[in-house]
Amino acid sequence: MTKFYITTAIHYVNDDPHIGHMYENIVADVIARHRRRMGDDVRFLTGTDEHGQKVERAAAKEGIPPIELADRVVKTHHRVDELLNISYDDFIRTTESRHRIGVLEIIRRIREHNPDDIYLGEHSGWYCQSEETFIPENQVKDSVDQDGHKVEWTTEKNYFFKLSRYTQPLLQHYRDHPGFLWPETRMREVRTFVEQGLRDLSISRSSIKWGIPFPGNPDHVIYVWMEALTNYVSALGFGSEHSELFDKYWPADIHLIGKDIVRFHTVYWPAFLMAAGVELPKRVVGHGFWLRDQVKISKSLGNVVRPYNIIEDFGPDPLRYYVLREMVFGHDQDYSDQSLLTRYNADLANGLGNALSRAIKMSDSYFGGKTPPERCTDNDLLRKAETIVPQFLRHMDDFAFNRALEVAWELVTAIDGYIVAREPWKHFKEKGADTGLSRVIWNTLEALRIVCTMAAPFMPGTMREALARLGADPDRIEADALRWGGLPADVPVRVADPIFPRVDVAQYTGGVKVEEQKPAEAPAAPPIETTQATPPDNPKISIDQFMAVDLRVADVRAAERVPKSKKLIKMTVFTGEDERTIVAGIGTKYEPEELVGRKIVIVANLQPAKLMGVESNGMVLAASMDGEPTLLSVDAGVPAGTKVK
RNA sequence: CGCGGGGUGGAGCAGUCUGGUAGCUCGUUGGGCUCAUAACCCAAAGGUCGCAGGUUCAAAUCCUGUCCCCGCAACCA
Repeated sequence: MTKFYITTAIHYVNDDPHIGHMYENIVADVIARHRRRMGDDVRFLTGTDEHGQKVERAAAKEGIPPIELADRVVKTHHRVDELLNISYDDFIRTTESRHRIGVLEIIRRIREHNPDDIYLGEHSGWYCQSEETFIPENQVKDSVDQDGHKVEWTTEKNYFFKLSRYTQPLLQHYRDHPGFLWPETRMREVRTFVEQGLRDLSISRSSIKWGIPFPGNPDHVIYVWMEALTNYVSALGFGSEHSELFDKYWPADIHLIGKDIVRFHTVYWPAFLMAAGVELPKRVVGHGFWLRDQVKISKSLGNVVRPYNIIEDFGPDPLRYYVLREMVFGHDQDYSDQSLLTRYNADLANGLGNALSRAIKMSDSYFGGKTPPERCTDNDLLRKAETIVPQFLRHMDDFAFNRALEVAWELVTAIDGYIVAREPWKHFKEKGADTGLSRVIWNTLEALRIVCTMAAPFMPGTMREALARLGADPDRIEADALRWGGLPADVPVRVADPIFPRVDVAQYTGGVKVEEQKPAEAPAAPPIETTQATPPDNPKISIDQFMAVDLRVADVRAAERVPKSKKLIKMTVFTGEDERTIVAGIGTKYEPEELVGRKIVIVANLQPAKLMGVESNGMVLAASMDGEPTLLSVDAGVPAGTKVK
C-alpha cells in the first residue's frame, strides 16, 4: 500500500474561516478521498497557526489570554470543517505540546548537524514603541507607521538561520526535482528569487511573548516561519518517542498552500529541513485565490466571502462541486452566489440529478421497484464510460479538477441522449419490460453509477445517497468500482425527492439582503451568515472628530503627472490661504490639463506624506468606484478656502 | 525594460506545455420528446482565438515584436 501524506496550510486564528480556507480544505479533502479510493494509505493533516503577535494583540484587546481567543476561533474552524465534510485524519494546533516538541527538535537537529546555521545576530528595523513591535518597512513612511505611531530604526539581538548558505543546494534541488513545485511555471519566480541570493533569516523575536520560547534563551520566542512550517512534521510525532507516524508518512507527498506562501514552502522550509538533515517534501502545490469582482478577498477590504447560507441551504456538496468545477486549479477565479447556483442548476439539478430521477423512476415502474434483471456488457454507454474514466483519472492526477468533472459530466450528457434515443417509455408500452428494455435501463443506471462513483470524492454525501438509490453499494467507490458492470441486477432502487432540487437563482440571490448581515449586537454568535460581501466595521464618530478634519474648497492652479508613476498627479492648489502641493492617485481617470482651473474639495490639515518622492500636503476628495476616482466639485461661485462640512 | 497573470462567439470561462475540423456553462431562435427536477434531446444563429510579422503542409497553440487589462511591488494620504 502506497502511503500518501497531504497537508493544508495551517490557518491563522485571527479570523473566522472564509471561502479561501474552505477552498483549500475542500481541495485537500477531494485529493485525500480520491487517493484513498485509489488504494493509498492516506494521511490528511490540517490545523491552525495560533502563535504570534496578531493573536496576542487581538486577545489583549478583548482582555483575554491568547489561548482563549485561539480556542474560540479553532472551534469555528472545526465546525466549518465538519459542515464541509472534510475528512482530515489529524488537526494540529501550534499551541499543542507535540508541536512544541517538534519545533524544538528541528532546531536541535539543525544545531547538531550544522552548528553554525543558527547564530545570534542583530536584526534591524522600524520599531514601534507604543505597539512594541517591528513594523514592516513598506508600512513606514517618514518615521510613522500606518496607524500614525512613531517608529524608530532599532536594532535588537535575534537568532538567525543561515539561509544564505542554502542558495546553491536549493537551486540544485529544484534542478533535480522538476515537479517540486506545482504548477511548474511558478518555479521560475522562486528560482529567480533564490538566484538573487538569500539573506539569513531572523527566526526569533524578543518583542513577542505569545510563542514557543527559544531553546536556551527564554527571552525570545521562535518566530513565525521556523515555528509554523514545522507543524507538518510535529503532527507526525517528530521529535517525540512515538515517531512511528513520522517514519511512515514523511516526506509529505503534497503540501497544499495558497500561491502567496509558495516562497516559504519552497525556500525556507526545504532549507530548514536540509539543515536538520531531514528529507524534503515531495511536492508543494500552490492554488489560486477566490476573488470577488476581480479583487482579492481580504479582511481589510471587507469583501470576505463566507458562504454559510449556501452550505446551510444546499449542504456542502454543491459548494464543493462548484469550487472544483469552476476554478482552473492554480488560477484565480471570481466567486459569486449567482455563478454557483447557475452551475448548480445546470450540472447538478438539471444534469446529474435529473438523470438520476428519470432513470430510477423508470426502473422503479418498469421493473417493480428494482434494478432490471438483465445486465448488458456491450453498448454505447459502456464504450463511452470506458473512454471517459481513464481521462477522468488522468485529469485527477494532473490536478485538473475542472476537466476531470467536465469529462465525467460528458457521461451524464451521453446518458440523457441515450435515454431519448432508446425511448424506453415507448418500448415499455409496445413490448413491455422485456430483455431489451431491461438492458437499456440497466445501462442507464450503470452509467449513472459510474458517474456518481467518479464524483464521490467531490460530493461524498450526495453521491453516497445517489449510489444507494441506484441500488449500488454506497461505499464502493474504489478504483474497481469505476469499471463497467458493478451494478447488481434485480436489487431494490429507491425513488425519492430530487437529490439536487432546482433553485430559482434570481429569487435566491435577490432574496439575500446584503446589508442586513452582521447583527449589530449579538456578539458571541459564530460566523456571519452571509455569502455576500461583509461590510467592514464602521464605528460611529463624534461631531468633534469630524470637525477635526479641515475640509475646504481649493482651486487647482497647476497639475502634472508624477514622472514614472502610473496614476499619481501632482497638483498645485490654492487653499484660500496658501498655495501647496497635493499628490493624488487620480491619473487613471483624469488628465492634468482638465484639472487646472477646477474647484475641488481637499483635506487641508492632513499630515504630509511622500509619494514617489514628492511631498503631498493634503488630500483630494473623490468618490471611487472600482478604483476609478471621481472628484468632488462645487459650484463655480464658491471661492477657495470655503470650509466644507 | 521591476515580477506575475490575462486578452477566445452577447456574458463568464476551458483549450495553449505535447500545433492538425475552436469547446463548455449561461443566454437567444426553431424543432422534438413526455420517463424526469417547467427537466431532457436535436438543430440554428453568433468567434478573422488583442494586433503585426515569422516558423510549418498545418498556428488559439511555437518564435519575434507590439497594444491593452488586472494583481503584486516602497505609486490611491
